[in-house]
Amino acid sequence: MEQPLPIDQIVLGDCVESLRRLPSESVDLIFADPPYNLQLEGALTRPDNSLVDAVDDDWDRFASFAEYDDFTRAWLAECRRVMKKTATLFVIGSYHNIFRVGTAVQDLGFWILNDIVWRKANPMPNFRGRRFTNAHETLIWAARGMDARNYTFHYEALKAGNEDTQMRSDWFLPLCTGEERLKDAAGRKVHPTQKPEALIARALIAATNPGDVVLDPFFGTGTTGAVAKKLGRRFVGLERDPAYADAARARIAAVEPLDPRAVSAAPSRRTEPRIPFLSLVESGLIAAGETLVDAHEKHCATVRADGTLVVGPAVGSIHKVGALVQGHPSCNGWTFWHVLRDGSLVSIDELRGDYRARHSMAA
Amino acid sequence: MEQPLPIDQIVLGDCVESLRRLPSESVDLIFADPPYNLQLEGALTRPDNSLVDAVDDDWDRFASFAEYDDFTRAWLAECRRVMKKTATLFVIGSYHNIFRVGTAVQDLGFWILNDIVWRKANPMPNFRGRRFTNAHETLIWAARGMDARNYTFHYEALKAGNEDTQMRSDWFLPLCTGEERLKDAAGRKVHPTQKPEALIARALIAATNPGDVVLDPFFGTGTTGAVAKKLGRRFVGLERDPAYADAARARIAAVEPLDPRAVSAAPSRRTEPRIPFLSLVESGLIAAGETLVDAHEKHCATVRADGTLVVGPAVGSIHKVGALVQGHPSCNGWTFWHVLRDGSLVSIDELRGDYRARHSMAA
DNA sequence: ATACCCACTGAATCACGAT
DNA sequence: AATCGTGATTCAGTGGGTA
Repeated sequence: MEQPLPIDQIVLGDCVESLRRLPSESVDLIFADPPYNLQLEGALTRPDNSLVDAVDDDWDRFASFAEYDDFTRAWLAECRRVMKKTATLFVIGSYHNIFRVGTAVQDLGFWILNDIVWRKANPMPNFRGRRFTNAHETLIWAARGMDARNYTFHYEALKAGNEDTQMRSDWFLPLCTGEERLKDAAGRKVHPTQKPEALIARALIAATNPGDVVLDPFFGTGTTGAVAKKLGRRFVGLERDPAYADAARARIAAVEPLDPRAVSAAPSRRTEPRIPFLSLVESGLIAAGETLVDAHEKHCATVRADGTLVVGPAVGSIHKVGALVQGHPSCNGWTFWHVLRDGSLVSIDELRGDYRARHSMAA
Repeated sequence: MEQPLPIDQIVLGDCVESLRRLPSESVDLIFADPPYNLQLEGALTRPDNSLVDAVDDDWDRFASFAEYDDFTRAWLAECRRVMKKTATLFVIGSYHNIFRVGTAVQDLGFWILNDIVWRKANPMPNFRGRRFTNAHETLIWAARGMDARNYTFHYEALKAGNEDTQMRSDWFLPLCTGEERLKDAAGRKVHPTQKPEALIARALIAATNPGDVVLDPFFGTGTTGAVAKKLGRRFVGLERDPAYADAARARIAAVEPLDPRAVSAAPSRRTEPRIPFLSLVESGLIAAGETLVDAHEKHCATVRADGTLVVGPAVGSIHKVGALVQGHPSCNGWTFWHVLRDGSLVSIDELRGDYRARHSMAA
């Protein structure tokens, strides 16, 4: 029944059935752009203008929503099974369906990390002037469960690309138009809801590493596959419509991957190898017996030969002693403590950098 | 059982019970700010070790999603009964609860007109660097039913106050801080989740006429009442906590109604939008993998897909890497770095100008 | 008066690997 | 599975005090 992952391929057929054939805990990210349920829209716009019994009306509506909810729960449950413990899920939708999707996400045990707003630079105006311009769509970003805490998230890379401030939950991006929009020979758009590559690229950059497998259960014309290939990720696409799948295949074949140096995971403090403070003492970058001070020279401590610090009667790690002298529950000793070098204060974190550079340790 | 509307009064007691005593089809707008069911576990500290003052009030604790859903359906059903046929409903929430609220809104037969995003000018950062900054909340705006087409909406006024362009579904507003935030004698905030008046004002300007009755079933410290009075509308407030109700009463008493001629759409606040370098890469103005150089072509760096630069082993923002290659403590990457265009060097600041011009973004 | 510095704050589902 | 030690992590804004 279960088959190996069809890497960089498009699987034709019903999305839920195809998902059932994928192995458990095998993909690193899911990007899903599910249908808005046209059947539901049909049911709700049924010509019944006379003000009939409201209860009947409600029941009819609820029955239609129930069908959409069943479908949503089916594909989301299979997605969750297929996700690695470190994987996350993106789902995009609008107010027509996103509330039902979000409820299902929570009910199935996913743990929502953020909802993200795609603010459209060039939305379709509201022609009749009866509503606000519908200028955004919503993405839900969720981990597999409440206890799935070590998901991939390139916080530092996103921050560095965003004026050195945290990436927010509202993303301003243009619609998919112009060159990027797939057109058929007659100039008609191939898919009605093609998403911009930039949107999916930001999701992939945030939550995957190069080589990771990205599953898109509603592949359409393959935007997720095209972005994955460009960014050095792999993909698995599920699609029901052979015409969309053909268009996607041709599109992805034409994609040129970026240079690996442009897409590799940037080093972060979290991913760099740990250096024991003792190593700095052993290497002579810091001398046993030397005095450490904080940046304001309010507190000081003495370095012992075993890599611990001493203040009065207290002995402990750079972190423990840093916390102690400040009266805090915790402290990052690397950034708190400094030494005097050439008349000015240098943080021991900088010396740790020197040590790393000197030994150029493989991570 | 049913009583006349308690106009411009605060009704003490359980929200659902109080709603049951209000007459059917009697109010013109409902603004609801229900508990979010945050599900917070441990304490959270900032990087400086200070404690985040979290919402840990009893009123926000629910045993399960099912219990929260029951509560949500109960108050929403009564709200729908109380609404005039021309009335609309605003509900505000975050990703913790808004999907469940939206599902209930749809199941009860409301007709969603828009979801609206309140983009916070000054949100609380993500202190652990494990998620995107949670920088927005969501409002659902709904009519009583799909057939309720003649609801109040001041399209023209909003457009006139918005640089003569349609008001979008994303609203950029600061948090409620400073003078506006209610404090007790000891200087502590009276209510943990007081909303900015500007947010509710925009909703009331959009969807009510002067003299209309605005019902707020979770009145708290009465922001809705204060805004209604200021804008020449009337209010009905339901509140469980007598201390909140007292604060609200005093607050509203101090409000001076605006001159009737001034009760129109408020102009929106505008600021120069900050452009992330990533946006230039995403938009294609600069290509991932492209080389940046300084004006004297002494230094160069490669652009990565995530909007960072790479030089040798170093990866960072345009500013950080610019500083690094020059050996300076800081650098304005926008003016330092250039790209080759048509045989001559163009600063990326110029490209940023092109981007701004192209998108003329609403802040 | 003005400028600068520091402390404080906001609806928050906020670490992770070794043992 | 649970515990423990290391050590990673913040933005826009208000307001008070000091130079």
